[in-house]
Amino acid sequence: MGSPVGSDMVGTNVDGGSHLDERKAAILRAVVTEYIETAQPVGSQRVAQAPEVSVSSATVRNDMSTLEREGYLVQPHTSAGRIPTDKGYRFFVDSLGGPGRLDPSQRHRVSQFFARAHGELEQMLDDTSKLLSGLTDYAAVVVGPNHESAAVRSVQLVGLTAHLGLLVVVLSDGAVEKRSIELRDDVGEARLAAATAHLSAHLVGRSLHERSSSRSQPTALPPTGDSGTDGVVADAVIALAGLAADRQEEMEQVYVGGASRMAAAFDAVETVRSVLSILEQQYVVVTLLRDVIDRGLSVAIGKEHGVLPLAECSVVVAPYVSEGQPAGTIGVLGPTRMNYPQALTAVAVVSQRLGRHFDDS
Amino acid sequence: MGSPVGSDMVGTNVDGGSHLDERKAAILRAVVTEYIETAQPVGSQRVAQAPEVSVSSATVRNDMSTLEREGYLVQPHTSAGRIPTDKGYRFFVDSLGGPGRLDPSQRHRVSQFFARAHGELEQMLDDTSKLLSGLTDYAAVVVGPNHESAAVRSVQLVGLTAHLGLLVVVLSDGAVEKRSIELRDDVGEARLAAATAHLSAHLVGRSLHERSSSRSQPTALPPTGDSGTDGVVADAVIALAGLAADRQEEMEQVYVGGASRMAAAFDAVETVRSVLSILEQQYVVVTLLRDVIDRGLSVAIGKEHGVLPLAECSVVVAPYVSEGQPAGTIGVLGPTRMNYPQALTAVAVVSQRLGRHFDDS
DNA sequence: GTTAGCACTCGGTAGACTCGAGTGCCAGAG
DNA sequence: CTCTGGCACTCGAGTCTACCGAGTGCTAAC
Repeated sequence: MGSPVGSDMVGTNVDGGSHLDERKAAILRAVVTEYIETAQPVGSQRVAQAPEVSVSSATVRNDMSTLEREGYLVQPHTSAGRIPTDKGYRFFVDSLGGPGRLDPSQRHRVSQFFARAHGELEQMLDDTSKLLSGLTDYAAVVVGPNHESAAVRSVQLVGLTAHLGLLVVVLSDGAVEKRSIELRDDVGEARLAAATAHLSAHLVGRSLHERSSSRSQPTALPPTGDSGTDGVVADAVIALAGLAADRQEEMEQVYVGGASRMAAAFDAVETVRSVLSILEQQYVVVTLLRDVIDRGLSVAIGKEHGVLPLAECSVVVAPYVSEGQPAGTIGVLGPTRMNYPQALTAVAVVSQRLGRHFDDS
Repeated sequence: MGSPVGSDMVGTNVDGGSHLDERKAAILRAVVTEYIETAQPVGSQRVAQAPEVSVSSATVRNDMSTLEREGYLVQPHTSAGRIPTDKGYRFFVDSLGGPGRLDPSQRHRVSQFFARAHGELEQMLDDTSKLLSGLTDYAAVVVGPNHESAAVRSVQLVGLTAHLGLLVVVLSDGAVEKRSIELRDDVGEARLAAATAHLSAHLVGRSLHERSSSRSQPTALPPTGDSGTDGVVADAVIALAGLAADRQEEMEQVYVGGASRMAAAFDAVETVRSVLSILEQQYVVVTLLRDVIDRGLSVAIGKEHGVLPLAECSVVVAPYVSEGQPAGTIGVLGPTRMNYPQALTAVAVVSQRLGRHFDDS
């Protein structure tokens, strides 16, 4: 609540203009706050009435004019109030100390959620995205934990039909992966069992990853002495390699909750459509989140992230940490004029609780 | 293309008014067709120009007036053209003989899709929903196959940590279900193995369903002689029962594709929001589809289905059949003024191909 | 440096008017 | 009895004008 700029999170600074004196900063903050609430351009009079600004509207006008020249505000048209630019929001966000406290009822809601949390991983993550969306009233995304180092706990080949088998792998993080395999005519239950035993002997306890250094030519296992069994084993090893690769890419499953709330955030139906369409492209969403995290930000505002159709959106993200390591990411997607303080705290609280939840289970 | 009403698919007929003479039927069809295309109220002049109507606009006016009195059309306001009511659409849909042929490029697209279809069930179904959405430009839903009678092919207990185990069940339809189980201190690898063996001996080959007649008190297995093992087995049996129940409810996972396209279908942003919000509630969607199917319909128009927020939407559904039995459902959700002929054929073709795909694999 | 005062701008709203697509009805032709 | 051409009428949508008022920028005084 004191220093003008948090120097650790400086985003886009076109010029040296990020040094605002305290009064201008207060005025800017007031404009942003007001605009977030009303979605209407805010004028000097309104700002002058704000408790943290104790100067006349004329002075505010002068300062707002300066703020506009420096790129923090824009006027939709002459003789209208002013609206924050991305840069204005950025200053606002940076000047928030950090996530605040959740209000009691929401706090309770989160506690309830994690107390009752049940079911398997996927369900849990999906529900979490809905929780976060409900807390913020924006769309929420949750990226699943990527236990890269997960060890194989069990490998099993199961026959489904005469020509179709299923390779089932259980990993130490509780994930179960499967892959169907074509079986040749000469493979019966006996050979499946033999292959299962052979695979188990060589793979259990090791990381799925270390077996798949090269996908096209996975390391073969030593022969069993029975060529029919060896054939199945070889197929299984190939499937395993593919599985490992898929897991790397696709394991980063993203769960999107409350996408419909984006419709309430914009009034141009075309904007809604394009935003929703982006949210349907899991790959884009994951990339976006990773990008933001990689750049060390916790908020990406408007055009700061590269995704053009989301130019009118901001993203608030946080990694969640399980067993001391960053495991996945959660985030909130809303309009640029979103309620940043609330979103920041909601994301912070949920990410923390989520990590703890995984550690406890 | 000849008889006025397909008597097999009669929907809501308020009164005996479903007997339209051929000319009125042609006029009604023309109005619907035109309105589907332009989304504008259509006037008598336009209809009179349609090739299948060869009378003057005055005559058309008289007939349209009658059609309005009988509830097939409405005027948004005096001195505007007319718009079909739900009843009007119903007549139109019923008077279509049945699904037509897909245009060649779409046909090709479908073939490509199923030729390249790969990956596991979930991915496949999700992709199918995207395909169907792409074909029709509306939102598409796919409900997964419910192999109620699926037999257990493999049961396995795997230890994850000292106190956490995972029950993994492979079913004959290729589904893999899992459930975590708490382990007591005295359970080690040996007892897990023993329990796995015991469970396998009693459950493999049977249906998951037949073991779960009463969820609260599942049938216990005979004792093994070791009380520690018996404890684990009992826990596993309980987990199995829960799993079977969940599978009944939740197995009917629904995959929604192209929800964003609903935004293009309406221009009231509030409508979009409420429709999307419904689509996010899987349970409602599944119920809706089942309802429509159960009533023997393949199209539900506007208020015909009970879901109020979808009053401006229609649903086109078709079950898909695998191994001679209805396995699941696919459907398209669009605005009431959707392109029914196209949607009907797309749904018919995809459902057929999907069933065949499962049979082949 | 701050403030009060003032002329000016311009988006939004309301009312008047026009235009034209579309209707309903009637009288006459087939 | 059915169909059609003609005609008066309706009313939404678009255009134009006037006006209001929130908000600005500037200047002069404190």
